[in-house]
Amino acid sequence: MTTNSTEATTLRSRRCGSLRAADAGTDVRLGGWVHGKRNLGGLVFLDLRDRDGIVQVSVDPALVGEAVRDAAAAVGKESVVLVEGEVVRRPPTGENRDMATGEIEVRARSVRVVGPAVTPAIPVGRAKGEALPSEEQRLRHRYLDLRRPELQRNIILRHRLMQTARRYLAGEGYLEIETPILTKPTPEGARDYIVPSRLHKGEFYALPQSPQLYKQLLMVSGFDRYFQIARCFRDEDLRAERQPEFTQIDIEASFVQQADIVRLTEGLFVELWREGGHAIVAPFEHLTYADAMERYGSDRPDLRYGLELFDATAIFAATELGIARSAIATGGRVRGIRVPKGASLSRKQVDELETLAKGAGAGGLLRLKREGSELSGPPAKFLDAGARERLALAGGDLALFAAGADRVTSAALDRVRQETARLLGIVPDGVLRFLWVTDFPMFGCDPATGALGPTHHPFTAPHPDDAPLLDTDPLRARAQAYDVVLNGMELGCGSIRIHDPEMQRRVFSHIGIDEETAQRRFGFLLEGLRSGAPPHGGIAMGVDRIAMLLAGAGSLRDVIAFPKTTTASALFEGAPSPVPEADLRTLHVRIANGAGEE
RNA sequence: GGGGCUGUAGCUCAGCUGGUUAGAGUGCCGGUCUGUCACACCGGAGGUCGCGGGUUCGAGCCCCGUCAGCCCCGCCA
Repeated sequence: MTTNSTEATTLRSRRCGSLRAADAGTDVRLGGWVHGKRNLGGLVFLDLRDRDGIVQVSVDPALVGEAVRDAAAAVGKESVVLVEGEVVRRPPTGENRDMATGEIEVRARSVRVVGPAVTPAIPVGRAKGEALPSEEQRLRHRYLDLRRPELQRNIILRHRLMQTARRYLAGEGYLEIETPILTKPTPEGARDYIVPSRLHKGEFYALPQSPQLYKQLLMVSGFDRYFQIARCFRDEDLRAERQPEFTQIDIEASFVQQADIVRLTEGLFVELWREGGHAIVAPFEHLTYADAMERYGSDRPDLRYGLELFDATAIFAATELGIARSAIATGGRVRGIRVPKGASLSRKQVDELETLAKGAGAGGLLRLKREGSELSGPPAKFLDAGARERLALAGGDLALFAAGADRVTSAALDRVRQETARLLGIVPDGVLRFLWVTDFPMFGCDPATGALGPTHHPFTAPHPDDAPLLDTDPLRARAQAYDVVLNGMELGCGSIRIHDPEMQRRVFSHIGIDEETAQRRFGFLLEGLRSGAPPHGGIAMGVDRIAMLLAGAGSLRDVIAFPKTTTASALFEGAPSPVPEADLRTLHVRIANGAGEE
């Protein structure tokens, strides 16, 4: 009997999927799920599946007797069976090169059905080319969907990534410390998930949106280097890349500057991507926020292709083009992208690009096309020879322009740039362009109210050079905040934190948090900062997104064992669900019925 | 909060301009078959056309509402 210490139990000696030609001649006991079955009348073949893979079991009545053969022939798909038998080489004509175990099979001596299964609601084993069941079915019958080899691979990869992160961070001297799940509600930022308190009538806990305050306090407490694979919760609407509960690798360290966190993160990414089968090289590229916005219109640009934005204000400034003139007169600019070979895009495609630009707030999208030496398009007649020269369009090129405030042109041209690259098919496969975006502004301005808000979060330290700007020109002040971006997707964000309580008060006051409010919401942090706080900073990285990228999955749901739907429901278990009236009373909670009671 | 797409057999889908008894593949059940691996072959069962209302002589198909899933905008410090 061959055994393997990480596979063997008292009931089985090996996993199905781990058997190879070298095991031929040995006796094994297997336990697995019936993935498929072929009944040839005399001989019966079972495909037996476990987390390692699938192996063929042959059930020959000459060896096991008619009764066992009949039982094997009658077993339903997805039933759990125990098989005892000998690993044998298949006859040469019977080998299956598509299977990792295809050189061998297990010749059964006994077959015992220990977990009979009703007919599965959705197929687990699919024929080549057979469509996946709908997302809804898959989520409703998640226990079956998770049996699919693809999802097993994803979930196992996720495990390996988390182990890699733990190993790397522990090796760097980081301590894994848990922080509370029942926390204080924070009116800042995203909506909290709220948990009513039984012992404190009318009071509530919140589930954490991040362990931010706790990890800062751990630095105050002297733990020096902290990490946690932390579950976080946000009661916001969902997207394909956003779940209401998600997992972050959360890191904080003392006596660090940005360069320390950058180095640590790059080291971690090298290890994670190696675990995922990719060799990547550190250090990563850097762009300041200002450069990223200027060149790509985005704070998380995809660098796998060009199509950079350029400032065309000077080209259009002297023209009679009304759109350009009015934008410039109101302090805006004309910005554009040159699209090499873009003249091949159809009018309809460019119209769709314009729709995207309008959706981002632009009034429209000006187009110029050069074919041969001929320049065509609505603005062409306004451009003199000098302007044409500066456009620097080659034959077959297209240029697209948006006019207005930078906020609008950036958003519009960012979308146009991404969609153009997709339409032209110039986004290369298999290229990993990691990027640090640094020097985010301290504050953003709510266009509706004009109020200042933190770009990152209110605990982010200002750039040392820009501290004086806080009081004179806060919108120009840069923060020591940084994002790590891959191919246009934000994978992590972090900052150096404020450790000076006086500075923290100043920043609070700029974003409209007065002394009393600050004390009420963040009093415990402020006290901590007054009690001897080291300079500190950190970062948080999205485990789900990283796992999705490395698994090549199309959705976060494919790397989360039990994900929620776009309305934050768990279809399998039926959450959320009502609570008995008596329980609500205990929690001092009453459901408002109808508008009158709201 | 808003927009788009989808919902027909266990599963994946087709269903024409509103017109007879709603079809296919697969799965399931029964039968034949000793080297298959999408086994093959023969036979069979299986439908609240998401739900509610309306228009019509007649609705899977048209209209209104509603629920669910997916995608997007807003939102996500």
